[in-house]
Amino acid sequence: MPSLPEDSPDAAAEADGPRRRLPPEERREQIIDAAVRFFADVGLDGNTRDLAKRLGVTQSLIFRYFDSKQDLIEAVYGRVYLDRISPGWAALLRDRSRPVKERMTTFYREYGERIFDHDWMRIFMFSGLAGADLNRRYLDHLGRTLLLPMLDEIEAELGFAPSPEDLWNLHGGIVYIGIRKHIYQMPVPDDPYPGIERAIDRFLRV
Amino acid sequence: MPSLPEDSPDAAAEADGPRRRLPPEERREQIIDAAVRFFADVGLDGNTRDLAKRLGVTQSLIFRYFDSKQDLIEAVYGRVYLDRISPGWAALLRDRSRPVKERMTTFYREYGERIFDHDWMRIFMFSGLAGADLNRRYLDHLGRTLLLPMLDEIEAELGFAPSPEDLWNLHGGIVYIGIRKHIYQMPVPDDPYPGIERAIDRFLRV
DNA sequence: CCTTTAAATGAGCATTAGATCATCAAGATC
DNA sequence: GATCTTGATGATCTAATGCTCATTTAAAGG
Repeated sequence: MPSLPEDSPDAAAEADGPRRRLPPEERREQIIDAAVRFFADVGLDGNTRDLAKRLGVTQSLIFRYFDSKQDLIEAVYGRVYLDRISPGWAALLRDRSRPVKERMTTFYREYGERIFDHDWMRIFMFSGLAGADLNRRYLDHLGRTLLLPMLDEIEAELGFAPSPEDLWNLHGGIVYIGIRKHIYQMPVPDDPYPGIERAIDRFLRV
Repeated sequence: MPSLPEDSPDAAAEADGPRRRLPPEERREQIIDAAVRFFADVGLDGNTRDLAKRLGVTQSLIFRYFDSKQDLIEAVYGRVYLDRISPGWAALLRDRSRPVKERMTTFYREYGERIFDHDWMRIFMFSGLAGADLNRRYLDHLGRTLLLPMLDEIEAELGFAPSPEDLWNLHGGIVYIGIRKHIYQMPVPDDPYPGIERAIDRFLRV
């Protein structure tokens, strides 16, 4: 499939024809989308002029929609953290009609599909390094609503109880795949899920 | 033990008495030391004026010892990456007079002592996010000189061969302890080694 | 087609940050 | 104690960056 004609000159910025007026809500969303991508690439210190260039608008326009850069970053956090944890997972993990191993495998497959994502991984890391307590709140929530239940279910079905720390170890080993790929840009398997299943297997083996 | 009298006024900057002349080599080292700490705290975008303030010297002095900020960062990388991997570990892991499990436990105890470190963890992450290929080179080296031998040894002694990906999973679970602590500032056990041993245990169980 | 409104622009202000350099003075040498 | 070397300072230059605002103009309403 040949590249479309109109993106020939300078792929980065959208074709900068005459100035386009968008409904405020739409423009705002567009800016946030671009900002997520942009800050994920260059870090939260990335400057607003470069972001504007990517968007194909002027830098001052950004400040029409956000009071300050910090305000924009807050919106980026909102977008990126939004719905990262599916409300169905807690129920899935407690569904005793299925073996725990299967539940955990399903969970980590779905979880992986949400977090093995360039923008998420990097913004999560940037915001963690910046000291944002969103990270702590997120991981706290994850621990309370997903890992602790997992613990209970393992004990109920398999008769042994790993420590929370053990579960964090399993979890960390899985998340580390995304870190290697998106933070360190190391090669990782195209399909990480067989490896993840083996890790869960080892974890549940008595 | 009561605090010493001379650090009373403003603990951050060293007592700024009259200007002190240091031998160049000593001053250079002092700047690198402070820079490691400083950049680990605030990120590689931290500015040289704040760094100078911490050191208790003028900003321009930094540029007497380093051609550019990038040059200083390079020196910081050098300091931080230097000797992070002990040359003895490859031999330790291949020492067939001891059980692999014991070798791996010893290795990860010593490795943990070197990498569960605030400055290392954070600078490694900052440089990874910045795209420095030091991270890739470091992890490549780690994989080739330590993880692959581990694989061989496990196969030789226990008769089964995990995939490299499985070993990265073990490794990641361990490293994640440091990430939780130093990047996300989450609580982790004071003594992580029992948990690490259990992880190695699970990994080697047939 | 004309009017109106508000989305978008572009010039520019205030600060900050990397880098430079003439000048000062600590401390070694004689 | 006078001299000299060079480590350290402070003022400053330039470019970059967050943010503002008067002006322009796309597009909706009549």
